[in-house]
Order: sequence, then C-alpha cells, then structure tokens
Amino acid sequence: MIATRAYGETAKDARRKAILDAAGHLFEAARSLPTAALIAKQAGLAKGTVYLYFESLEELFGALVLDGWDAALGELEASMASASERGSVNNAFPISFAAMVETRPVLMLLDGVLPELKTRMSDPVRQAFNERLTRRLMQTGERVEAALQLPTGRGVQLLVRCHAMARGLWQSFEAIDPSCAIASSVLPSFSSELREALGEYWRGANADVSPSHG
Amino acid sequence: MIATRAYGETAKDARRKAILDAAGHLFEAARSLPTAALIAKQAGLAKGTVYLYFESLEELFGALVLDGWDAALGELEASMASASERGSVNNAFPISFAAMVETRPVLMLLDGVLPELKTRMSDPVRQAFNERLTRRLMQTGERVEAALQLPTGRGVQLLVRCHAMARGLWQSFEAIDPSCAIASSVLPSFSSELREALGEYWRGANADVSPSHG
Amino acid sequence: MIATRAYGETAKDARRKAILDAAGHLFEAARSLPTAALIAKQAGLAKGTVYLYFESLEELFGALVLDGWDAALGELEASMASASERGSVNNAFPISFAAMVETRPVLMLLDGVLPELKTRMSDPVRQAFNERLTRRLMQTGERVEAALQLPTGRGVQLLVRCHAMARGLWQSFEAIDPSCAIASSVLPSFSSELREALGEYWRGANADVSPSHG
Amino acid sequence: MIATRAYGETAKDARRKAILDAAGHLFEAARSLPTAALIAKQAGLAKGTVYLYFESLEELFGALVLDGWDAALGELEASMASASERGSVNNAFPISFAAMVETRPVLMLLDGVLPELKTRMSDPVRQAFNERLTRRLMQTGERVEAALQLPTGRGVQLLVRCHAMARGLWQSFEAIDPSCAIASSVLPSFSSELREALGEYWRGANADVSPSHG
DNA sequence: TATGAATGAGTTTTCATTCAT
DNA sequence: AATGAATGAAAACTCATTCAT
Repeated sequence: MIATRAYGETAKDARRKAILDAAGHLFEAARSLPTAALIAKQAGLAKGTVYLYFESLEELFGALVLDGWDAALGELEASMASASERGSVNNAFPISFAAMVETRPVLMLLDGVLPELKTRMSDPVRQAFNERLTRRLMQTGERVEAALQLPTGRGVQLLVRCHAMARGLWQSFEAIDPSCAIASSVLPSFSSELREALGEYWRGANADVSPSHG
Repeated sequence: MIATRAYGETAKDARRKAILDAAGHLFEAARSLPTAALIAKQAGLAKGTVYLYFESLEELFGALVLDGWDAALGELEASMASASERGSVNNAFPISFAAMVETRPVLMLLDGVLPELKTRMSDPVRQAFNERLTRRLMQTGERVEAALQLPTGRGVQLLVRCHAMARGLWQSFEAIDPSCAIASSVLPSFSSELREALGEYWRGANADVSPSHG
Repeated sequence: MIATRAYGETAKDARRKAILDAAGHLFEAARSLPTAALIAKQAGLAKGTVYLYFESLEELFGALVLDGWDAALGELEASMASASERGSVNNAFPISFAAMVETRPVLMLLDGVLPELKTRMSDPVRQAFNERLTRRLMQTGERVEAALQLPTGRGVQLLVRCHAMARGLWQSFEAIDPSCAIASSVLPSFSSELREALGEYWRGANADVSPSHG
Repeated sequence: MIATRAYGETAKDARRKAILDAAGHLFEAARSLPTAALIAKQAGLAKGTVYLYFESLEELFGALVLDGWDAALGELEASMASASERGSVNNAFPISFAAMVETRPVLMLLDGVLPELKTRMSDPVRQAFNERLTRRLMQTGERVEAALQLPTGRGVQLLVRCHAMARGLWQSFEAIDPSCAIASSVLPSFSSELREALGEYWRGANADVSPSHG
C-alpha cells in the first residue's frame, strides 16, 4: 500500500496537483478546511508525504487559493480577449466575471476562510502568498485595461471591486446555509443577485461623471 | 474572589453584556477568536460562568456579531432619518454607510471569521443567528426605503450590496496585513477605496435605466 | 472514571506531587523520559490534567529534578549537622554524600538526561530551573561551610566537585548497562568506586598545600 | 548531482569519515543531535547513503564518540610519553587531561547526550559500543601505568575518575547555559574549576595513605 | 553504490465543555 | 449563580528507516 514514487519534475508536479485536488474536493464537500490526515487519505498517500510537497497545511491551502484564482483569471482574460475581438466589449466584463464566479464555487468558499487562514500562516508564507496573489491580479488587470482601453491602474481597480462584490454577496448568501439565506423572498438567488449587482456597479463605474443626474 | 451574583433580569443582562464586551475587546486586539478561558478571565469571571449565559462559544460570537450590527445599523438609520429631514438624501446613504464601516473595524473583522464560525455552529444556533440577522437587516431596509422613497425590497437590496462591497474590499485590503495589501500603489487605502467604490455603485444603482449611454 | 477534584491548595499540592511521583516511577523503570500520556495514565488522570499542573513536560521534569535534589540535599545537611554535633566531622562529608547518592539512583539517572532536557526547555523555564537549582545548592554549601568551618564559597565548591565526581562516575558505570560496564574486573561496582574516588578527592582537597610530598 | 561512488576500502573509509565529520560539525553548532536528513545534506549525500555506512543513527553517533575519544586519548598518551622522557611526570597527568578536555568541547558535549543515546541504541549496538570504548580506555590506562609506574589497573582507575570529574563539572557548568551557570561568583569558569578540581583529586590520589593528617 | 520519495508511528499541546462543590 | 478542576478528542508535524529506481 505504498504509493508509486513520483520521480522527476513532471511526476512530482502531478502529485502535488493530486494533493491539491484532494484537499479541494474535501473542502468543497465539508465546507471546512480538511485535516492533513484526511487530505493524505483522500490522495491515497501517507500523512508524511503531504509534508514533502507543502511545508505546512497553511501553505497548501494558500496554494489551493492561488491555483484556483490563476485558472479563473486565465479564463476571464480569455473571455475578455475574445470579446475584444468581436467588438462587443461593453458589458462583457461583469458578465464574464459573474460566469467565472458561478462556475467555481470553491473559489468563493475559499475566500470565506481566507481571513482565518491568513491568521494562521507564518509570516514568510503569508508574505509569499500575498505577493503572488497580487502579482496575478495585476496581470489580469493589465489585460483588462488593454481590452477595454482603460488607463493604467483602472483594470485592477475594477477587478478588485467586482471581486469584492462577488465575495461579499457570496458570504451573505450561500456561504454556509443556502436554505436560510437573507430574505430569500426579496433577494432570490446568489446568481441573479450577483449579475444584477455587478451590472449596477459597472454602469456606475463607466458613467460619464459630468451629467450625473442622480 | 467570587463574582457578585447577578440577581434579576437587569443584572443578568448587564453581565451578559460584560462578557460580550470582554470577548469583543480580545477579538479586536488579537484579530482572532478568543478562547473561553480568556474571555472569562477578561470579564473577571470563571470559565463555567460564561456557559451560564451562552450555550456555546459559537452562540457567544454570534451574539457579538448581532449586537455589533444592531448598533451599527441603528446609527445608519439615524443618519438616514436626519438626512431625510434636511432633504439632502441623495448620496447620504453610501457616505453614511462608509462612515459606519470605518468607525467600526470590529464588524469587518468579525465578518471575516463569520464563514468559519457558521461552519462550527450547531444547526439550531445557526438558524437562530441567520434569522435574527436577516430580520434586523430587513428592518433597516424598510427605513431606508422610507427615507429614500424606494419601492419595497429595494432597501435591503441596496443594503446588502453595499455591505457586500464593504466586506469584500475589507477582506482584500486590511483583513490581516495592511502593509502588504493588494497593489498598494494602485489601490491606496481601504477607506478611500470604499468611498469610491460605493460611490460608483450608488451612481449605477440609481441611474435611469433608459438612457444608458455606457 | 473522573478523578476526584483537588480543591484547595493542600489537595492541589498533593496532586502535583502525585503526578511527579508517577513520572519519577516511570522514568526509573524505563530509564527514559516518559510521555505525557503515560504519566497521566500512571497517575490515574487525563492527559489534559497534567497540563493543569505543569506548563510543559520540560517544566515537569525540571520540577522532578529540583524536588529530588531538594530532598537529597536536605538529608545531606542533616547528616552534616548530626556529625558536627558528634564532633566526628572529618570524613563525614564524602561518606554522607556517597550514601545520599546510592540511596537515590533516580537522581543520577535524571542527571544523565539533564543536558538533553535543558536543550528542550523554553528559555524562561530553563532560567527558572537554573536559578532554583543554584540557590538550593548554595544553601547547602553554606551549611557545609558552617559545619566544617570552611571559608565562604568553599562549601559549594566541594559540593559541586563531589557531585561532579558522582555524576561522572555514574554515567560511566551504571548509566544504562550495569552488566557491560567499563572494565568490570578492574572497576568493580559504582558504589565502591564512588566511595574510593570521593575519599581520594577529599583527602586531596583537605591536605595542607605546603608539605605536598607527591 | 549524484555523489561519486566510493570504490575500494580507502574511499569508503574516507566517505564514512566525511559523514562523521558532517555529523560532528552539526552537533557542535546546534548542541543537539542532528537528524539523518541534515547529516546527509551537510555531507553532500543523499539520506539513503548514510545508511550504507551506518546501520542506524545511534551507531553513527556512537562512532562519533568513539572516534573522538580515540583521538583525544591518543593525544593524552603522547603527552604522557613525552613527559615521561623529560622526567617531569609528576603532575603531568591532570594537566594534560585538562588540556585535552578543554581543546575538545565536542567530547564533553557528546558525553552529555550519551545516556540518552545509549537508551535508544539497540542491544547489539550498545554492546559493541561499550566494548570498544572500554578497550580503548584500558589501552590508555596501561600506557599511563607504564609512564607513571603504577600497579596494574590503577591507570584506568585514575583515567575514569578524572574523566568523571571533567564530565560532571562540564555538565554543571557549561552544558547548555554558560551565562547562568552555578554560582558564577563562587565558581568562576569551567576551565579553572577543572584544573583545580583535578589538582585536588590528583594530590589525594597520590598521597601516601599512612601519614594522612587531614 | 547512490538516490530521495514514501511511510506512519509517535508526541505534545490546546481547548470547549461538564459538573461536583 | 458562580466556580474551576477534570476531561479527552483533536490535529499538526517530525523523522528514522526502507526500498524502488
């Protein structure tokens, strides 16, 4: 019952990925950070092996967040690029963003535990995490600026604000208890809420400031 | 060194409040949920006494959140009412909201641990928590509707969306590591970000839909 | 299977003593520091209870050493005092010292793990340990000076040197493997070795320096 | 980055030596037994390779002790021999012994962990260790006897007793915490303590027993 | 010979909660 | 009502050793 050994960089990357997948699945199922023992079991490995690939659980979860956002932002960039080609850039961003979020509930779930998680990270781990995440966001920000012909810096700004809206709504809505959400009569579903709210924000963000007839 | 006994409802309420205060101070100082032992010590009581007033730590923290939002929303309602009297209702809401949030960092901090916290709540405790929070939000929503002459339901909606923006931005910015926040060059401070973002959202939310010249 | 509660200082002191006893017995039997789980079991308590009385295992073992030496040195002081009364002070010290050591093998055993133990102590725990041990030794040193009419400081010196001889011999001899000791033909038993070696040292320490006819 | 293979006895001995050196340096630096992984890294080898040269870590550390004492005793023998030629044998032994110890702090450090180490050795390893150490000591003992014209057996005896004094003093003094040692006012430094104590012992050990005027 | 990935037993410590006093 | 001693289930992480390559 000893796992096959991962020799070579490719195999090791794959194993690392497998561990992250295991952790992700468990987290999604339980909506709560899994233990090292559980992750190992799910990945078909021994507990110690997990620590061969990650220096601590916090680093592991950090990597999960980072990888998740990397993929999601990549998708977003692709959407923007193709929209840019078709000339229909206008409201593409909030729509693509909402789609991206809805496709990946794990990301929102992970965002929910991030504050708690960061608390427990060691200083260097947290620093590395923050830096990598920031860098990735800024990259997408630049792509957005290019696609929408926005001034420098405006891309990340929009990205961060849309993300904030999504994350905040998620936590109010579906975070833990979909059934007993806030005023389910008034605010029907996370999905429609998100689209509407992002739409409103986007409209305000792109309005000419001058003729503001509130 | 045995604490005076709290006879009668008033005395008991005061003691309950004292426990919550102790927990709140500790949480704010450490940015991490305090243990039962610590809370008791800070409140000058024995550990067991805490459990006379709260059935579990989760319930205690839930009450902390609820009380915090109750006070904050009360303030917000007052702001709206006075703005309404002065006739200057227009952008009063996002400004008051931002002010409210900035005055009470604990609330945002608490919001950060809420997902984790809810995970650990027992079902009935979580249900009660959700219900009370919802009810309180809807009450403020109605006041907002009255002050701004909005249709039914629109008040909570705006409230929830502004809250989402605030909570989401906070978590991106100041959650744990103010120094190493996201792209500090581009996105300077939580405070200014929040005001700007809420401003943009509010403009979009109140624009006539017809002449949308994006 | 819940242990009776130790209410009041006396009961708590007794329980603390019981835990130390349990640890001491286990250590003597296995000649290796017992785990927290084992100590608790031996003492008929839950693991967590041990940590109610000691902040860490290291502190516990430190207390074991301290208590052991306290008792042993007390005995030594008594011996010196009674010898002083009888006027037969001359070689009383090395003899009493040897007797003290032989009666208490645990002390020597503990001395053996002390370097290792100190390595693992936290700084404050180690500091406190060192200070208390030093203080205790100096107290006995003063008593020895009084009984033998020695100049100030000479008492601790003799104490430390005799202790060094005893500890060093023990570690060479019986530390772990009594059967396969060093040259069992030439150096028969720890006990006789110790008496002889201390006798030799004592003679040299009390010789007039002038007529040294080596 | 695969280490060159050690073909032939000489090459293998050299590699074995390199591993021991690595372990020794690490131990001296950290004052605590290094892990297999660390030793391997320091030696520029893979973990598995260490186990080609030593059947267990305990055996490795045992070898470290043995080699250390072998060198030290060799030096002592040389000192005695040269002192014997010059005719100035009288107090040469304690002086040479003290010098030997002071030059090699690692030895004392290793002595400190020996009890702990022996506890963990497997029976055969411990047996072999004890036997080799004994044999080496007896050899030096004989040389001492020859140089000082002592009766058979007296050499090891003196050797063991001086060693005991040194080891015991070291553990009281410098073992871990040089600053906070025992009564630093009364007992100034390990070095001077050792010389004085050995001097006293030596005088007592070589006094004629008959005219003992204590 | 050399490598280094995988193993998993083993340990300390924390802390919410209970309940005898 | 208040106390605080006792509980014991977790959980993270280490590290000597093995063995497939």
